[in-house]
Amino acid sequence: MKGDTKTIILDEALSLFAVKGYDGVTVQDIARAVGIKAPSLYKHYKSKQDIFDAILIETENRYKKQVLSMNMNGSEPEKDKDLFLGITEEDLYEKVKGLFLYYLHDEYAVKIRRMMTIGQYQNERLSDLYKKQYIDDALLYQKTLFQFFIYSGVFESGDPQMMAIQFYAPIYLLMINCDNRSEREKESLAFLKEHVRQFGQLYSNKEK
Amino acid sequence: MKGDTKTIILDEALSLFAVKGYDGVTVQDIARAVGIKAPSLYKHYKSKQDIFDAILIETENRYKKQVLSMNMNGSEPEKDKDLFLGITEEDLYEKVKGLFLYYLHDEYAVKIRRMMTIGQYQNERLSDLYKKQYIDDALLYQKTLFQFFIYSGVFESGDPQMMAIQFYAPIYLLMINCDNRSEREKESLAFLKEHVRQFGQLYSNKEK
DNA sequence: GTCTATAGACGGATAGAC
DNA sequence: GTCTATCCGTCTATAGAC
Repeated sequence: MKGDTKTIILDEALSLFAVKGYDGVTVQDIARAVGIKAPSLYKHYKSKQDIFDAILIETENRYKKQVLSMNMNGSEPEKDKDLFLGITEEDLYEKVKGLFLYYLHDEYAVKIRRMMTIGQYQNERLSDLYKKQYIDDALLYQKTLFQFFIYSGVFESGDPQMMAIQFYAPIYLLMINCDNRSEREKESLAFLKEHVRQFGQLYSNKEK
Repeated sequence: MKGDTKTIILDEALSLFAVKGYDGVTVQDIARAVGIKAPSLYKHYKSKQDIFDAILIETENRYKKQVLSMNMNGSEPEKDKDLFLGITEEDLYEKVKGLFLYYLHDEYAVKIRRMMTIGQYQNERLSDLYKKQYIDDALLYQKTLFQFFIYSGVFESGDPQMMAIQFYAPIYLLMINCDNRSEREKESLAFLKEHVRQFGQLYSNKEK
């Protein structure tokens, strides 16, 4: 049921906002992308701002669902612990690579990230959402995993928060590096692989 | 000679573009910030676009100068090698902290970074400049330093490109973390310090 | 629920007085 | 080099026919 005009408007508006920002997009631009005339938009949303707000609400709902499905609610990622416990270095890289490519290529994820990026200094909600998603929650998730790895003896002891920063930051930087520059992707994936390898070697418990 | 209207216009325009983006700022906004009426702007610049272009040219010139002054022209940072050669961990942290706080607090640097950030998907020049400054050149500089550290025996051998990524990425992430959220600064500086310490310990040559 | 027509505000930019 | 007055295009949004 995603083919209705009301949803198409949100999709096309997001595509435009993600490149040109709220002020750079006119309701006529949105209407043209949808294939209708501008006044027709107002049968679905009461204003341009209303379209923007609907995108934000949709984004927040999607993210909440994603967080719930990952059991990433600040407590423990019970499910994912099992996924990671007996993992090899190669498997870990494949997981990280999957997430990396998801954030670089998933249409919706890319557009939302770009819209948050370019609107963050105007709109506090965008700023908060970006930092929650790409910094706070990302670090919290990995910190919790590393805590568990240390507790379970897979990793040597260490500060799980520092480990999260040092593991995640290069992934984030390489993602920014490839954003809008897909020719960097191959090289970045090689760095990513080497990074995961080195991290595993550095912290894996050798006395096991 | 920075008090003339022509320069003030650029300063005020930059302040506005850095928050609201090109399309979010009107020539009246700029004029109001300068303290004149909008039509008077046109005695100094022939269009709004012309103001924006002048900011970009100024930015590019400043950056070129900075690169030259750092001898960061892709060859070797001859000057900085001496600065870093006999350095202690504490000194290295102070240097990194200085740069970190510069990029977070220097008025011009912050505004330019934000303008590049929010304009990057509309304007290829902004995108290129951002990635050159905050990714490519930053990594190149550190890679070159680490190469020299390895060559001179201060560091154990390793891949200097990987070392640059792993050293710089957490600094970059922590900076993004503190951007527009100064309450995170104290904590981030503590992470930064620990990061520099761990990095030094990991790579410093123990057989010296 | 789409359209045309249009209102009403505001945008960038120019003319011309001082 | 600043101002006021103003042009003209575009913008968001509404009215009303179909």
